[in-house]
Amino acid sequence: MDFYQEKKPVLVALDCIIFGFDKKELKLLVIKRDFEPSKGNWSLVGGFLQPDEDLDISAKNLLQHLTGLSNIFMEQLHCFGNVQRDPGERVISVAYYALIKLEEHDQELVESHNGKWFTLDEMPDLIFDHNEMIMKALQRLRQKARYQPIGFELLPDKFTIPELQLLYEVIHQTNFDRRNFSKKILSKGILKKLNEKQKETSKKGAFLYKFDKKKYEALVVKGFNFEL
Amino acid sequence: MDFYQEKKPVLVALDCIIFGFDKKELKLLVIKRDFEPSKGNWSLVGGFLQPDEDLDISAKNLLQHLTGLSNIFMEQLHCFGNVQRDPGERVISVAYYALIKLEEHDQELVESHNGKWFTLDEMPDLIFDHNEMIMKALQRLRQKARYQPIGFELLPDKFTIPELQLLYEVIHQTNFDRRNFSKKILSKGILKKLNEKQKETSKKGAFLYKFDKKKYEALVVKGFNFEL
DNA sequence: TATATTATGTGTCTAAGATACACTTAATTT
DNA sequence: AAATTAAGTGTATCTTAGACACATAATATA
Repeated sequence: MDFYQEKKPVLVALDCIIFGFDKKELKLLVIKRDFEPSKGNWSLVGGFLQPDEDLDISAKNLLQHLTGLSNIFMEQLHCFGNVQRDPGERVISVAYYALIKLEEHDQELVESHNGKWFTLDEMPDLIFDHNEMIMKALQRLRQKARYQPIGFELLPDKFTIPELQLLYEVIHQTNFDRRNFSKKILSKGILKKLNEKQKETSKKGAFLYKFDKKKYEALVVKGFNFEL
Repeated sequence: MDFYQEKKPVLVALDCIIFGFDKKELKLLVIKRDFEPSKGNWSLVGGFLQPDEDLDISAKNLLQHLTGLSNIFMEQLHCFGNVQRDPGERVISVAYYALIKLEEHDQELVESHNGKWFTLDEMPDLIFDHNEMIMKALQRLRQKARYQPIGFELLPDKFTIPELQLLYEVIHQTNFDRRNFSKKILSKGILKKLNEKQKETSKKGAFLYKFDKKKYEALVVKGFNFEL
């Protein structure tokens, strides 16, 4: 059964770019690396592919291990494979990015792993090609947010239209007209209006909405394309 | 220097989905596999990552080896990593897709490697998860063609508007109105009209154009977005 | 108690772009 | 000389994006 006898295996790492939104800014989770090489430096959450684990499963496990979350939006980003990317030895890394709802994750667990959330501005230098990974993930997030309703993955289950708008403004680094934004997003017919109001941010309070995933998926089948 | 001593390396394969356009249909290049397992079955062009080669370089070399082409559009598609995807042993595969100009590639070289071009309809069953890879590459091509001028990678340097339209119709499996299509594509200002006519397909003949890459890139810098 | 303040919610007008559609032109075939 | 075929171009209409203004709910302030 040794079909590929003469081929040389290499180490396969997994790295994960984890996005969160704290109602004001986009944040990324990084950790202080606790093993050599580059021990003590900031790094993406990472690990190694186990020979008996599917790649995607391995990535999910990695994330669950750090945040306590399962069932989150997670997608493969890119496989980084330059020869010298890891000074330790030849390691290629398959990077994933995840969008999580900040209020649902296990803060203590994160802290116990020396994890910390940074905004892009505050982000320290990371090891190896991890800065590059973040840049690529950001591009992907921006691109993807334009034609798929992934913004909701970063918000609580219940959110207001102004909150949603702010998120998209932060992602795309721009400003939208309030009236046009709500008109557009509501016209898609993929939001369920609730009878509750969120009163934390304004005197008047804003109505809460939920993303109607089933309705969205039904529309997609009919050829609907989300586009912001 | 043995930092990752306890980690287990795995084999990393490379597979390439190669698209071509023969003035009528979209085609894909596959080969008859000449080694076990699954020897004699149809497969994507593939190989193994060499420990001393960058991943991207390795993929380019693979393609050049088979088609004789360098300097072609090639992008990483996805890393496929299910445990049982290769019955031989644990092998993860980084898939790339390439868009090539059919008339420029080395036909004899391809044939000497048992390569053959198939349309999607005629495509035989491929080994392992290669069918899945093709499906994913197709999705990517369709998605990408919508907002980036990659169609030109599949056409000769000189092409006519009707040819370009047909290509996009084939990619998107739809029909466009001739007048609206040419109006739209010409309005982008990224095509150079030549003083020659292509007379093979019609009595009247159609003017030849070239994709003006420099102009396109200059426009991109100014915030221009190609969108079909 | 009345008024000011602040963010939310909604309606309209305009301009630009997408789409539908018809005639002319160049060159070959009959 | 007439018919055929694909190419090239113009216009009218409809939809959508974008700019913009006023009304509303609830608290804060005078």
